[in-house]
Amino acid sequence: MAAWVRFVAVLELLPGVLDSQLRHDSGVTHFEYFVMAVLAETPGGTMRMTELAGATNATPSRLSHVVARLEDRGLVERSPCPENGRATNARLTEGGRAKMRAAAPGHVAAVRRHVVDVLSPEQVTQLAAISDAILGSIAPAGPMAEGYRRYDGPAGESS
Amino acid sequence: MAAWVRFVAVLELLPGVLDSQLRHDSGVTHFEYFVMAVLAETPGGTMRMTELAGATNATPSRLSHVVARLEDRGLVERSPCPENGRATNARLTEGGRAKMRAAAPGHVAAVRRHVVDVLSPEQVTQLAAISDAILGSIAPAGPMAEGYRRYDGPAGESS
DNA sequence: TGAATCAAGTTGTCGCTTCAACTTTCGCGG
DNA sequence: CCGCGAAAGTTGAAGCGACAACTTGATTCA
Repeated sequence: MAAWVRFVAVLELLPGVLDSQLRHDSGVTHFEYFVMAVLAETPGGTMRMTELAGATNATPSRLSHVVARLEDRGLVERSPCPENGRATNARLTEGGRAKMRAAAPGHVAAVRRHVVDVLSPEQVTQLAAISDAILGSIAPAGPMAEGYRRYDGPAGESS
Repeated sequence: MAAWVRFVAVLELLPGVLDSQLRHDSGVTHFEYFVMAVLAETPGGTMRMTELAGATNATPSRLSHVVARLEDRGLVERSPCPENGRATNARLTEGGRAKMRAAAPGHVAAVRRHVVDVLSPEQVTQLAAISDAILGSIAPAGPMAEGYRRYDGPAGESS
């Protein structure tokens, strides 16, 4: 139970710290950074909106808003998907890639300093396993796939 | 590094799940619940605003807004501190206590279902240690004390 | 083929958090 | 005793995410 209180504190404080660092250093939020990071790792830097939403654990609405803002700043471009008229492709622009190159070192350093470096190697492994277990109970289809859903009632099991 | 991605997913998804459950079930946010829970655990259900902000890992501004909303709903009362004219005491009302009694079981169940029950006892212990280590690097004065601060530069160590 | 249904995104509105500015009060030095 | 700075909170404006409603394109099935 004491463990829970401390974990809640981490849930409350860590996102703010990461956001502050990226905002100050590079003028992007952590979520914007994450979206661009996912795009940067795909061949061509292109991905469907829904797929991107799944990969970033975001609702379609949130992703749409964020990508619209990134597009206004010239970091991402949207274009209708040729194969599927209702789908949209998001592509990282060269400016977005440059932004990532500029922001990555500082962000990685912050993550190391605040998380990785204060944990032992075993603790990092433990954290991965713990995260997987929790994700299994709140994102049944997995974090890196579609099928995400929010809380939908007190009975998590099939009824 | 894969551990980090999964942990980020937890940071992103878990707060939303907890918020949804409490909102649906009891009409309060997770942070509002936490504020009232801290108040409920103090003798008299009373605490200074600054102290409460420290205990809930919130900025004074955030706490002020939240307590104002709770006061509008009759769950908390504010009164000027007699000993210190610039301080304010927040007190949990009987209605707030009733709200807590109604909300607690569902919330505890959700925490169990999504976190505690999917982890082994050792993992819970590990999570506590990991949380402590991370908190040590982002909240130097400790989670349950004042002295919280936000990110303030790339060099966390003394220079 | 054509109507109903579903999928993919977008948009608007509302509530919450942050940031900066402000008010009031306490403590202290001259 | 008076003024100055720090402490404690509050307030207002701006930004971001959630929710619901909506638009448009694909599917299915009779």
